[in-house]
Amino acid sequence: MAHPPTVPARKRNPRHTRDRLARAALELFTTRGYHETTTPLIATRAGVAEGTIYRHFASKDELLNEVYRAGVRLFVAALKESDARGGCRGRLEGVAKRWRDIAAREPALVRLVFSDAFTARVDERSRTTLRELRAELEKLVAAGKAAGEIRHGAAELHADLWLRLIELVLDRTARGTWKSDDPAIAQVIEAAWDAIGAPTGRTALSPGAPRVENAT
Amino acid sequence: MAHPPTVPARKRNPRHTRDRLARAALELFTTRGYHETTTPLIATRAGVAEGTIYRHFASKDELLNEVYRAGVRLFVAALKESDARGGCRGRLEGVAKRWRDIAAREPALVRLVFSDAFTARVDERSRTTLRELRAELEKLVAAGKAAGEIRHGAAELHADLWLRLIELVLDRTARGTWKSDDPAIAQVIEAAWDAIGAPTGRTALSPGAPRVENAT
Amino acid sequence: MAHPPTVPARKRNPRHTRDRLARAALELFTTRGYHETTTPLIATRAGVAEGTIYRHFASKDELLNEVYRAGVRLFVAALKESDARGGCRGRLEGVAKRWRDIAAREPALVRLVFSDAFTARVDERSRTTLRELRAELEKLVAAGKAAGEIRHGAAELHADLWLRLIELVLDRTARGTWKSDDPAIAQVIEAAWDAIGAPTGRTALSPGAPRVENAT
Amino acid sequence: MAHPPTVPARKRNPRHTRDRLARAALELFTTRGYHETTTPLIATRAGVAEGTIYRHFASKDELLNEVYRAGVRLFVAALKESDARGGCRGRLEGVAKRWRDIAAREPALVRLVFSDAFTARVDERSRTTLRELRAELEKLVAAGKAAGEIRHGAAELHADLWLRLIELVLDRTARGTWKSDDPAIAQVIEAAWDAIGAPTGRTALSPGAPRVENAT
DNA sequence: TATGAATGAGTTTTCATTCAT
DNA sequence: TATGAATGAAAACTCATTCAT
Repeated sequence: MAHPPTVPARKRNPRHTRDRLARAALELFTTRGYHETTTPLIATRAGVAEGTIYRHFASKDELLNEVYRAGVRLFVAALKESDARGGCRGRLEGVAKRWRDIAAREPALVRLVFSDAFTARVDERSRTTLRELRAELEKLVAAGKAAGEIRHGAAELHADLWLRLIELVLDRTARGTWKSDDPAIAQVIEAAWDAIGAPTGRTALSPGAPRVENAT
Repeated sequence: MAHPPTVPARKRNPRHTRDRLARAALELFTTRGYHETTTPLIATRAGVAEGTIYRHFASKDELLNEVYRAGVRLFVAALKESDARGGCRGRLEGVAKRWRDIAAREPALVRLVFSDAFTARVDERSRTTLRELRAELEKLVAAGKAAGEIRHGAAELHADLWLRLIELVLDRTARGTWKSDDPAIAQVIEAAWDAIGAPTGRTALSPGAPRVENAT
Repeated sequence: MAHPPTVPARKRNPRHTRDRLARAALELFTTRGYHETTTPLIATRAGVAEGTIYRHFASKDELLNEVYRAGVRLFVAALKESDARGGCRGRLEGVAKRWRDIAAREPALVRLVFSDAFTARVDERSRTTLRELRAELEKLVAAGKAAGEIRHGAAELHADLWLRLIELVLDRTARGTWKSDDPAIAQVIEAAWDAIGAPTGRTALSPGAPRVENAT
Repeated sequence: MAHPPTVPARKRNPRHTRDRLARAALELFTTRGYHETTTPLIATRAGVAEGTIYRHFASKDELLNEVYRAGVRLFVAALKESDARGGCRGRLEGVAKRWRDIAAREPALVRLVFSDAFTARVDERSRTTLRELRAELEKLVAAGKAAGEIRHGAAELHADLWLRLIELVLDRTARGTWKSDDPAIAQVIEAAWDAIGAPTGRTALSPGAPRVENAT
């Protein structure tokens, strides 16, 4: 699935080779697992010789980490792009949708970045990069909390809860189970907010009103 | 030509040895991962010779699967014990607490049963056992939905959402981050309910009506 | 965690290495037996590392089979070369001599191809190749039978009988007990014919006459 | 095939246990090969525990050798029983028939005693026992030669030739391909004689006459 | 005498990594 | 920069043998 376009042959752009290797590795790691992905397999899928891997990556492990960090950075970037205007809820929703778009475009990335299997395998530097993702999200949630939009409790915890539910959206999108406009997506995004949002409108007797506009 | 053992037999223990092996394997698999857990390592931890593993388990893979299924069964049992009386919310809360107790007692089981890394590695039979867990949970949620306690949307989705958040409790408990009486636990359990409970049901006695308009 | 080779690559040789492995294996299999021939032993004899075996043969078993089939093919080729002119007796004698030459050149091949130990171990494909040898020989005998040179009875049986006696020639030649010109060879070849040739044909038209004096 | 009669249980006659082990081993060695026959397998087939093997035989290797020698002795006995009266031809024929009877009764013995695989595996003592078989046969042939019945050439060679052909009878009988009265048996016995007998009767113009009655 | 759990050396096989070309 | 044959440590697994019971 998703083999990069086959290039005629010979005298390849070196950058190109590196990319082909990274893509092949990403695809294989996330479908077969790290150990089940052998270096001969990566090389074959990338259309290069086994030894060529080591011209571009110090080791198989380093290859995983580079692909991993690149993946995390993509999600972080989407997170940072989040429009500073708008309430916490709106911003989170925006993030969720951007992420969902990434998941639709690069399903393998979701399996790589949001899988405990890889998070556990990855080196300290990669873990730091991942922590950045978490930190950025917590910042967003903390701001919402300061604004009274988030319920009481640690911002980190709320970030965790929200993330766990949004991961469901990413997973189903990556798997192709849910298309971009599947109503379940909005449902989960709403549920994620319900799990962390301040109970204002909900405790009152007029439950849904302010949120109707939010729907979709 | 042959290879007589340098050191002969040693102990005596029928079920004991098997248990030691299972425990050692569980611990190692969940802390180091499947491939990083070598058979010599398991044997050493269990205090037996490497070959002894194979008197009790057909293969390393089978060892994983047996430990895995035993773990799943424990969670399923706790789920089935759930008091049939009481509303869906109460029953889910009961399940969450029983699971948290298991997590406190056997932290490794959480890492084994609720980790995609192992769920992906495990054989068909084990997967069937896991499906039972999911089915049981969905049954509970579906009943709640029929009673109007759960918001609209597929029961499976709600089961998923709830489970994802409760997994956070299990994870933190297994890690020892949260003790049994940590207030965060109740907070997450509440958040999990907020993510799937019918909105009105929480404020009033009349459950779902006003939220119909919310749909999509 | 991984296991980088302590000592790196070494030589350069495409077909050469494969041949060395095949020869070493042939020699060892036929002198020590299949199980007594370990892969480290084969590698050492071939002057390569153990892992190198698996770059050229899928498994130890496959190595045996490839060597085996190559051996059988050599004997089949000699059989097919058999001059179509001349009576059955002459042709059989020609085959026996060609085979004896092979046995002199490659003694190990005799032990490999004409040994029930290997015939039993070998895979279906190899067995088919061996059946070709038998079929070819039977064809030759059947032709002789049609020409009235072979005594009554199934051609397959006669082929079997002849082969069993010729195997003695091959075995003694392979062992070095009999040199190429040892009179025993002609004696066995004659005996083999006597065991299957039509009784009258020998008294008639000269062929047998000079041999009368040979008696005792 | 041919499992010895199942004995109820408990407190077995020790001699009996030893026999059961020997029989199980014989059967397994000859059908699966030495290495493919594991000690647990032998024990299971004999209906005893693994350790029990070592109460009766020093090692697996010793077990093989004891079974082997017992087998050889059986054939030697049949050879020695050979009626001293009668010509060499008659005596050889008698031996062949006695052996054929053994082959019919104990097919596994043929595969054990007349297989190069086992002959190569067996220890020096067993080889000596086998040499006795050969020596006895050579004695018989040498006597025939002295009487002018056997053609010129070394008696050992003639013994070898005759044996090789008779092995075919034993093999086919052991396999069940030929029943005791199969005409092929007489045919092979005749062929075996033709391969070594002095060419007297055959050079004459009256080839088959006296031998017709021999046929069966 | 019989048992069978335990042993560990030894087996085949894998695979990330190197380096001469 | 690219190649791919070669490497060898380490993996999972086997099995003849021992000995406490």
